[in-house]
Amino acid sequence: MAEKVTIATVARHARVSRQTVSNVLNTPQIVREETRQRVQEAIAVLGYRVSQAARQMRTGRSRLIAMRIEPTRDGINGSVLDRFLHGLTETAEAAGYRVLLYTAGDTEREIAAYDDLLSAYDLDGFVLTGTDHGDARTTWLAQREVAFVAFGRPWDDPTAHPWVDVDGAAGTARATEHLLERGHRRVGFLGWPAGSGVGDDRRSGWRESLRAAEIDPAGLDRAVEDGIAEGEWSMRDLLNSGEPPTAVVCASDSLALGALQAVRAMDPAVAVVGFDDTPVAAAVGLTSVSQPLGEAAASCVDLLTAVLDGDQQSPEPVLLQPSLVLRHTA
Amino acid sequence: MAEKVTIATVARHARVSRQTVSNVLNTPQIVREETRQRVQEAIAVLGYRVSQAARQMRTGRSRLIAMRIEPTRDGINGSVLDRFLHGLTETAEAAGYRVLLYTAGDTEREIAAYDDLLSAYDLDGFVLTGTDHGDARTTWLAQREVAFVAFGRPWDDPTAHPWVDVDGAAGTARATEHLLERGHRRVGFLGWPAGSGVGDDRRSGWRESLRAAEIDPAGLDRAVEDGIAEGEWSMRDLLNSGEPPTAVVCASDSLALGALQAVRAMDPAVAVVGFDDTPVAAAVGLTSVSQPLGEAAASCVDLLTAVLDGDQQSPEPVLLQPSLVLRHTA
DNA sequence: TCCAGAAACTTGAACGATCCAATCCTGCCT
DNA sequence: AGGCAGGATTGGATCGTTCAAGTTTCTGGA
Repeated sequence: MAEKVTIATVARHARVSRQTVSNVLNTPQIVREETRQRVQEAIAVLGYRVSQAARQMRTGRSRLIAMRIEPTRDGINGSVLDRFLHGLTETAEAAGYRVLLYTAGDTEREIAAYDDLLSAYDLDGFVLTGTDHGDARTTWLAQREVAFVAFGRPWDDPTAHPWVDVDGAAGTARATEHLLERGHRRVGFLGWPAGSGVGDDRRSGWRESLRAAEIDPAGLDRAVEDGIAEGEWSMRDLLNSGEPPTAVVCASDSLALGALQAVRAMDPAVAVVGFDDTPVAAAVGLTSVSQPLGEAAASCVDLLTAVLDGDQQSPEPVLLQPSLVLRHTA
Repeated sequence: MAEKVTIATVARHARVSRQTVSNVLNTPQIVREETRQRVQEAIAVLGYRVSQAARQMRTGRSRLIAMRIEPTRDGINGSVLDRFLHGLTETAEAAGYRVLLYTAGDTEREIAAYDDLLSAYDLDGFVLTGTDHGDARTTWLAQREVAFVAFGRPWDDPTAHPWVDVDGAAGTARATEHLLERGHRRVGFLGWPAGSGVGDDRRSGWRESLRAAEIDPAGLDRAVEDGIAEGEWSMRDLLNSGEPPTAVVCASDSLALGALQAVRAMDPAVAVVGFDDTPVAAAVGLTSVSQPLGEAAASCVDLLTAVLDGDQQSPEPVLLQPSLVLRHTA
């Protein structure tokens, strides 16, 4: 077994000092071309890799970013974050960063996890997902001047921190307009109770589209917790109401799936559109609003590296447009 | 902002030396109880966390394990590894390890990634997924004496390295027996082409169960690549054959989903069982074989920590039993 | 030819924890 | 009372890198 290759080994091999090797790696422009090449060659020949631990100790930076992974819940909505994670890992790798995972039961423990990750692993930055009104996490991180990007808007103040998000209102608007174009007039909406940023945003897209078409949205929507069962019974309720809708836009694929079951049992002509374009939607032929998750992840890496490289303290937020994937149900 | 808390800060605060603090952390049994408490208190008061970078530099261990994350493919089968990853992160955290992600296009690049992760981040161990015959990765890792566990058997030699797996044959056997008990005789099988360890294993469970019931499996199975479309046309083919099956066991939920479409179009009475119990199966009411993924992940962490702590070079492999989740389709 | 000034390169110190070897206690025995 | 064994504690060296400051080499102009 060959002994460990350090910067000193490379230096000896290329007949220069440690610092010159370090310069070749970090500030190549100040090294003479000829020397640079000799060092690069030695690095290649010896198979040298910079020790992150040693570098980290001196610079305090680890080239590691962290993302929280949620306990396996639903399985339907969970897939959204999983797909985002895949994209994040790939893009981060291309930018020279690795992704470290952590779990946390609640916000308090999540903050404890930050503390741990920062002091033990010298984490460079965090990618938060699913921000909400008055998010304690962002406040904590901002106070300590820790770099982070949120996938999800700061609903209270758009300039609070760097963020990337998908325009949910535009998504439901697109879905609603599509249904209006198909001749539907009474387009319903199945969403979550008021108070969540994401939920309110998605509902507003539907509401405004109806208003623009001079249709009164009153009585056409329901607010329930997320879930297939909830989707089913609230859709049944909607279909049993005085003026039942002929189509419905849902805030999630779970709700849409439930709605679909109600529709199949009561009135198969009613159109259904879901949100998130999960694998389940693809499998059952559900028309759904698709978020550009890969792009969102890439933008997150972009913003985070911008902050980390000190280019800018608060880079421009990114708001991406979703698209409507047409299948059988609408 | 308070200055950084190091082991020296703690030592000063507890009026002991750095070494004593280190002993409290690493070999508490050699420190007098009273002293130990004083040090622990100082650690708590100051909010001290050991710097992994510094520790790693001296000891060469990082308390980091890595798992590969695949590019987003199917969405149906991808969810299996995602669920496994969730479990892995949680259990690893409980054992004091963190999970680092990496991607790799092919086996060659995966090995390059090992090299990089090992020398740059001093990774402690790897969790491999989806092993196959003559896996180049396991050979490479074993040669360099890198700790690793595979989620998936080494199909050539069961003692080649530590592994955790789910008994696929037992899963398909259970599904087949269930169908036989329900009165089915001609139970078909939709699987992958011969040559993959997992695929052959799952097929064998079905075949042996039929043989045990003195039914000739000949002509009752098909071998196709994984996918919904493939499942559909091969099921159609099976239903059009001389003696069509009255029930079918599939090697994956994708195949089962395709089969279900064929069945609905041609003969709704035919029962279908999938494999993996993905969210899609749950959503469409597909009976499916469920792998205990959380348990599998926990076992992986157990085996890996056993190797890392030097307890044993090659701990006993773990073979877990899947269960059948009954829904509408069978 | 000589020297200023820039460019290129080298040397010493530091990051924070752990390991090693040496020293200090404490209690106990002679 | 003195000596000694044993465990608890201490200081110094070390891991591999980067920063800060120092030294050499090169370049060009008077």
